Amino acid sequence: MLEAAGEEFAEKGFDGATVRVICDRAGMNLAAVNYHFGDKEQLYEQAVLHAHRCGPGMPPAEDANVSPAEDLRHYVAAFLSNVVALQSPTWHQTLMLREMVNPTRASEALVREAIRPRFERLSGILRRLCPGEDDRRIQALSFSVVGQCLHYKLTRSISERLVGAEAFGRLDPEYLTDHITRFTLAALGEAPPFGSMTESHVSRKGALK
Amino acid sequence: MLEAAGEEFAEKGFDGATVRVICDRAGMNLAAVNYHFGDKEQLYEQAVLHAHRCGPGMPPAEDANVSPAEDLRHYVAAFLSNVVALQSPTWHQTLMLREMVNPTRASEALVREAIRPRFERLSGILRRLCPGEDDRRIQALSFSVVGQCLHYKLTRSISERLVGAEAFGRLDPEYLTDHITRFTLAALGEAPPFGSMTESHVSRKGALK
DNA sequence: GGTCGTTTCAAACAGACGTTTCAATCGAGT
DNA sequence: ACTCGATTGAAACGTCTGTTTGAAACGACC
Repeated sequence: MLEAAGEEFAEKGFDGATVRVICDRAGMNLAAVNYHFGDKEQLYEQAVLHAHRCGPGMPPAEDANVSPAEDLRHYVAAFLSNVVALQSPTWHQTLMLREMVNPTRASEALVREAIRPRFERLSGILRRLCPGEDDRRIQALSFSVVGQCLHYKLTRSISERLVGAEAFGRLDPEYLTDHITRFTLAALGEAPPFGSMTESHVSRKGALK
Repeated sequence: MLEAAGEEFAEKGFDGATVRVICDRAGMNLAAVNYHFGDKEQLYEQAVLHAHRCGPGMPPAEDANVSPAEDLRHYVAAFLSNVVALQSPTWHQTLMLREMVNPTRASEALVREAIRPRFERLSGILRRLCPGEDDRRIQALSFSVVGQCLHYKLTRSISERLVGAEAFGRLDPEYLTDHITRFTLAALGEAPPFGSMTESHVSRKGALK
């Protein structure tokens, strides 16, 4: 039942999905949804929570002896494949992404149990990479990483039209993992920057402004 | 008429908005929409195009003698205030953002006339900053910049809940402009990286992997 | 002033939707 | 075997939607 509802809500959204089609998919009667869940909105909430429970969990933490840089690379790779899932997203991932852009009452539990743990692990990695920075900076850095990853999913249709389907297809998960990781590490001074063959380039140019 | 439709579509979305309240807002009769535009979908398309025409245009190109780094800073500042518009978005900006996430037939014109020009200006700036990189890298770099900016808008509700309203409010446009510009320039080797007080830090650490 | 194409108006239509109703069915407890 | 609460079933209800209708009002032109 929740499976059928989740798939339908993920495909069509809350407004687009109808309780009739959901019940047909589940082989249930129309009245079952109101009997078991009350109304359509509560069914949606339960479907979102079900998507979180049955969806891909967070990969276990790395050993403490791997470098923060490697840690970040693994985080980005896992985020791109488990949350963004550009290639073949499951309905769990699609539905949770929908809830991120258009939050409902289910978003509170989703933030608490799925989003915040991921976010704090990322913040922890960045804190290890930038020991001196304050909380505001760590938050902004975390959003910079997550924003880069989510962008390919949230604006996929437009981005694909923007650069062409072939060029967009060449931005495959492996390349993006490399790119986002290196982009971030370079911004943090842990990898050689783009656009320069030598690191002396860094000190030759002045700081911004 | 298009004004009323645009405001309503921006607030409620295509499905949420009804032709009745649009006509009420515009002081028009219900049949006017079908007489002038054919149906609701074509009205929406015209409203999106109207939003693009009357919305904030792209600021003029910088002089050729300002540095690419300054150019990037102006681009990010303009993008955050004209496209993202975290503080007080007009319905034009909201409607075009909706069209980015949920594209309709109007998206083709929107990409051609509004999005691609902005994107190519950004690509041009990044190309000047990274003379050696190929097209794929420039595209990924452009998406990294745009993704950082749009993230605060597209996942605003969730991000606000994630870090708390006060902390989210501290990420004001000035701070974000600074952060995203510096983050990007540091990744490109044009600004000192985060997490290190001295530039020698860069060469002390090894490259990734 | 009359005429004709254009625009406005109130009303209604047809369909889809979430929800409700109430009788039928089931299943465990005694 | 009976009973009673829980569940399922088909049908209908009420509402809201986009769309259509046909008459009325308007405005320029001869």
